[in-house]
Order: sequence, then C-alpha cells, then structure tokens
Amino acid sequence: MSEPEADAVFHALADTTRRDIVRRAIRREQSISSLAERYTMSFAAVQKHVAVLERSTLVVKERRGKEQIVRANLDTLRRATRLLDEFEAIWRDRVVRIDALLAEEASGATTAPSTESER
Amino acid sequence: MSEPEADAVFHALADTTRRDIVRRAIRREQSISSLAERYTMSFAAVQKHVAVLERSTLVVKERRGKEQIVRANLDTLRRATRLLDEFEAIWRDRVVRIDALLAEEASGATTAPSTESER
DNA sequence: GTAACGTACAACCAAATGGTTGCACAACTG
DNA sequence: CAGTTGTGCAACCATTTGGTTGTACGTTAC
Repeated sequence: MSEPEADAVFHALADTTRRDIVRRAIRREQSISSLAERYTMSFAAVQKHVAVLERSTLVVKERRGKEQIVRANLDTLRRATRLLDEFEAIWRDRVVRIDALLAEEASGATTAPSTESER
Repeated sequence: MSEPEADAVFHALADTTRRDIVRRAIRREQSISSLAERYTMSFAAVQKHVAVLERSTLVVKERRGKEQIVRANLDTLRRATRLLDEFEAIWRDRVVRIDALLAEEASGATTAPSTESER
C-alpha cells in the first residue's frame, strides 16, 4: 500500500460511523438509504461518509436500478492490516538486533559495533 | 479497543509523517529534536505530530535530562491490528452463513424457503 | 554567571472535516 | 401521466487540522 493510499484508508477508518458502515457492508451489501436509516444524522451526511470510504477504496459502489449498492472491499482492509503487521516486523527486527548486540558484548568481542542502518 | 480510542489511533496513523515517526520510534527511542532533524517542516510541526501520536497512546514521551524521549507503544499498535482482524472475522462469518444457506437449498431441506416456487 | 540547546506553548492562518438544508434528477409505482 | 423513492450535489457553517512564527523556560556546557 502506497503511503498516500494508506493516508486515505486510515483516515477513512478514523471515524466510528464509517467503521460501522464498513462492518455492515461486510455482512451484506447495503444500499445507501438502508444505511442512512441506521443513523440519526442526515442522509447527505451518511452519503458523505460513504464517499470517504469509497475514495479510500474500502468500499465500492455499484448502481442497481435506482439504488446504489455499497460493498466492502476486503482487499483494501487486508492491505491495511498488512501495513500494521510491518510495524510489528520492525519491532521484531529491533529485538533481534539488540539480542545480537548483547550476545556480542557477553562474548567479549571487541570488533566494530553493528553498522546501525539508522533510518 | 473502545471506539473513541480507535478514532484517535486511526487518525494518528492517517498521516505519512506520523507513521514514519512511529517506525523510527519502534527501531529505537528518539528525542523530539532528533526526529525534527529528519523532516523539512518546523520543529513545532513535528512536536504537534508527536502530540497527536501521544494522545492516541501510539507513543509515550519520557523526559530524560533536557531531552524528551519518544518511545513506541506496541500494545496500542497491536490493538489496532486486532480491530482490523475483527473485520476479517465478520467476513469469514458471512461466508460461513452463505455456505450454510446454499447447502440447505441444495439438499432440498424440508423447510427450504423457496419450495413455493417449485411448481 | 552567559550561552546554547531542547522543549513548550500561544497566536495566527489556510484548508479540510463533518455536519446541515435545499434543490434537481433519474427510476420505479400506480 | 403524477407521485414517491433513492440519489447527487451545491451552499453554508462551525470546528479541527497542519502548518507557520515568536516567545518563554528549564537544563546542560563553558
């Protein structure tokens, strides 16, 4: 997931109503009006939330007759999860590096300390 | 993760600079000024990004002498990952439900909902 | 002490967000 | 045909965001 895309996805997820819409859309396809019934806010407000989700590609809209059907895009959701998993991987890498460093110290090695990649 | 907390976490993650700060902080502790050096924006701007991350508890600050040290909080990161995993679980549940429904239809179950249209 | 460094915070600004209402329009229903 | 329903969109508003500059303050170095 490219960084700008990730911006859009996490922004879209940073709202309780939008996460709820995604959950409903995952369970089953939803028309925008059926979604709007569920919330106290106006139809237009819900429409805007759906638009935010659509821009992030977390959902796709598909016209069916006079209705617009909202479907969840699991792929984007998975890419977001994977991005968070990368953070975890960075953490594990750090642990490995520190372990290696400690082992080196313990063995009394006096050679050059690790070439920290610094990033 | 409570919903308002999730709002803060995903909002914090919805910015390339902030995700980058988190990555750096995971690799090693960072002072705010050492972080600020890495970006073209002002020190105050970086300070604000760190404040957003701190509010979401994705990082914690700890004073060390005159410096303020930023450390990543993996726990919050993991809770965010878990929340995304729940979406995946909803999806799997849907698949199971649909499979069950199809199996029921195929077996010509006595209580099949569509038997009315058979003749 | 003074100087330099790292930080905190306020004031300010432009742009984006999240909500509203109102209106137009296309597609079904009778 | 007329009426209802579902949608799209513009205009408007208050608040938040993401950046700036400037100032003040505590800590370390000399």
